Amino acid sequence: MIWSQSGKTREIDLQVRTLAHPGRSELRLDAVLSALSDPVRRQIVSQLADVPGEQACSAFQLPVSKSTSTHHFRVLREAGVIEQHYRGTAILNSLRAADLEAQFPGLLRAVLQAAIKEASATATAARPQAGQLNAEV
Amino acid sequence: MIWSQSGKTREIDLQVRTLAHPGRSELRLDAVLSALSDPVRRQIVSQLADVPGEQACSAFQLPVSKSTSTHHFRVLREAGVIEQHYRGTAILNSLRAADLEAQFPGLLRAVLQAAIKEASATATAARPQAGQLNAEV
DNA sequence: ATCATTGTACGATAAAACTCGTACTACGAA
DNA sequence: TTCGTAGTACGAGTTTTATCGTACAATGAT
Repeated sequence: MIWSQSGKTREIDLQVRTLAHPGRSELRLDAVLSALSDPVRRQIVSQLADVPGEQACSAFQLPVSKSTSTHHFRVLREAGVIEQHYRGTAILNSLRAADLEAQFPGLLRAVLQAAIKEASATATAARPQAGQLNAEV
Repeated sequence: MIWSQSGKTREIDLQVRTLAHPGRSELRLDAVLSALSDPVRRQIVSQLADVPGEQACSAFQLPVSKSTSTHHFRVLREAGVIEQHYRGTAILNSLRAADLEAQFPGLLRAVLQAAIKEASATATAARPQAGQLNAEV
């Protein structure tokens, strides 16, 4: 199918850009654990668990460059930890909590809780109290 | 202290060889997850969970060389996942299930169950039924 | 049309991880 | 004392990973 626009013909590169995701049954423990062993990626996952709703990549204050962020989001997506889809120029991210729970029961919750614990242990006496695990697992 | 033996004096290199372990409160999520993301190491951990009692390194049929095995056991020990101590020329290994449970509740169990699930999914129709998680967590 | 915003693609680099073989140490047994 | 067993130390090779900067593409707003 060809779309004519202002005198020039264009292929349907107008179609929505899609991103590949592994199916629920294709999740690999190897990939998931590797994905979760990086602190930057755990920060992403923790924020996705804490804040309800989808969040754009730009909503994350990561301690790395933009291209490195892209890399980490891709690793999470290809491992099946997060779901990504375009909305305009932005990409909305969400946790695949249900899929993870189906394949690896208790894993995500355990990691999230452990991350909270370490975070509060590291930032000792910074704030009174915080982080109660808000994930909809 | 000097020990005299058959005419020659020797320093107390006779003292039991010790291996360094992180304390319970020193366990790092980063290190634990990294340790558990390698399939060879998960095989070790799974066997330690399945078989009761301590097991020597030589009791494991790993798909790597002897020196590589040493490497993997050390990674697990330094991450605090296993405890190792000498007994004669052998090293006895055991899971630090209680310490892991104290620091990262539910994590070890979730990983072990996930490993069992993947193993049975991979070796489909090999044996009728097996692997019910025998860890004393 | 032009422009700003979001994020990717593509190298490049540096560090970490997994692997091995060989030589070695420590211990127990013969 | 000699020997075999269990595991380590060390150096090296290969692969993966994390990181960055720059150039680019896609979209929505002006």
